[in-house]
Amino acid sequence: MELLDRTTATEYAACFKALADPSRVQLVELLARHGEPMGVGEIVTAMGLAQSTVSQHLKILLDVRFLLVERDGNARRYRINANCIEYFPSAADVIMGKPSPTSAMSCE
Amino acid sequence: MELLDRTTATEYAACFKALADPSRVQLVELLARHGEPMGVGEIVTAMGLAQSTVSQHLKILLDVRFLLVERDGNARRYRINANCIEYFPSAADVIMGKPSPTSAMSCE
DNA sequence: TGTCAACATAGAAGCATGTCGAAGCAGCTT
DNA sequence: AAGCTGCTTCGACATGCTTCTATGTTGACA
Repeated sequence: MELLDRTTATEYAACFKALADPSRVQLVELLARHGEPMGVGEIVTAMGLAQSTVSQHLKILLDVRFLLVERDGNARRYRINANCIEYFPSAADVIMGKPSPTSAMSCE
Repeated sequence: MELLDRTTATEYAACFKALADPSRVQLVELLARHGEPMGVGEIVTAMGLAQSTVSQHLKILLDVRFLLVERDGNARRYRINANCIEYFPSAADVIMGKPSPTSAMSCE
């Protein structure tokens, strides 16, 4: 019986790990419910964490493309990457051994 | 702007955390592709990890109900809990702020 | 140019996690 | 009863994660 190759497994794990912390779950849900992009300051006051901590979480979510950012002068606006969130179902499919290998994990 | 309450966020995070490790992703995918339940020994030889390590991962996946186990004499057969895997899409929905609060997270 | 505002990055403390070998605990089997 | 088999649990170690404070960096504005 063969295994899913380690590289692919690590990629998937990285995506799940991004949501494996309560603060990041709250952050993503906040951004989703808020609808429009938010600045870091807004998120900080909403979450009650230190600003550097929020920046750290944003970086993690950005690395797996769950979030997108755009610079507006000195400020930065973070928003949900809808494609990445919708990827979750297909990720579950792949882990379940179902086909749909295309476009899985490639959230742009 | 309010936040998703911490308890709920922690519950979701726990489920994602269960798949936040490459070995566990491989384990779940292996069990899914294999179809029928597997004993720990089989899984150990397939994965090339120490037996205690595999047991540890199985316990974690069992705690979040991604897997189910049945005793057959001295052996134990682990298998996928399809309900839990299919829960993933709805989890993503909740985080995205969509309705469907019912039955989310209650994988039996 | 100098200062402020908005973020990011670095460094550190404390806790959690992944992995292993060793030991413990059931059920069979003889 | 005694031993073997299949699996879990324990203790330990190294690594990684979350969070903080303190420091950098970058753009706007007087």
